[in-house]
Amino acid sequence: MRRLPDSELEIMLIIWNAADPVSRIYIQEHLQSSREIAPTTILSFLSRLEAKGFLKVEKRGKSNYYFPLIRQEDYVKNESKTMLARFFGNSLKNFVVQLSDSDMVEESELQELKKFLDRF
Amino acid sequence: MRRLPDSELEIMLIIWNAADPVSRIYIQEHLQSSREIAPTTILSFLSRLEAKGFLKVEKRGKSNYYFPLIRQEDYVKNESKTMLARFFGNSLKNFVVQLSDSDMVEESELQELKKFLDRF
DNA sequence: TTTTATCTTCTACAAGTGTAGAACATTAAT
DNA sequence: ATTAATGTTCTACACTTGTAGAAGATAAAA
Repeated sequence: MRRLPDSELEIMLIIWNAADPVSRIYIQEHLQSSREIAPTTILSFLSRLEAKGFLKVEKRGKSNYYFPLIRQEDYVKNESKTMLARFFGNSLKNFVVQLSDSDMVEESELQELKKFLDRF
Repeated sequence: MRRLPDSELEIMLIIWNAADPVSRIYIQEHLQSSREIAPTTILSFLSRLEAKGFLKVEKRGKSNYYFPLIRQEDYVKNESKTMLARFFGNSLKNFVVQLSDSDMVEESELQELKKFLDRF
């Protein structure tokens, strides 16, 4: 699966988080409020996502509605795998070790994780 | 910190894994053996990495030697943080849940992680 | 039905990325 | 000292990404 550039990924995340197909307007309203982006820019990203097979578009009246062809889970799974392989020798433990060594996670996070792991 | 494109990252990983400054030849020999890349291509990547402040170069005789200005730890930390934020609501637990839900990790991996967490 | 508002598609362009040949420099061999 | 070998720097080019104006389509208003 192809890795998306940041801008396109940001769009996909908005679409994934929405339950139903969304319009360009909806996406615009849900962008990091800090970003002020031209409508046509967003439409460009959406076209590219369609071309890459990440979205399907359907016209309703004047507007387009977009819905995902690739599931967030699958995309994320892929990214996670790549990252674990690249940086952590495919070891989940190494990842967590790194995070705790560099104080990136709160103690409480680790506790929470520990509790979750009790089921194994 | 700037995110590197795949090719440049591949180079950085080789440099990080080496104890000492390395030559272009060394890098070439350590690329995924599947890839056949022209020497000048690698040198281009190296120049770009230097321009981005990731490397310093030093000439010894005919050859260049490259060494990192950014530590792998710091780069990885940054990437990890971005990923946890983007996909997992900054929750380490969510990350692990996802991995186990989608059968991306062996039971043994989880056990190993569990054991590590005992110290907390 | 003509006009206006609004939405999309086309086109464009600068900067970044993947890739490598041409030209240049320097060491090593003759 | 020349030549050959080898390493680097320059230049180049196609494709991708970030960004948006111009032009076109369509619904809504007058």
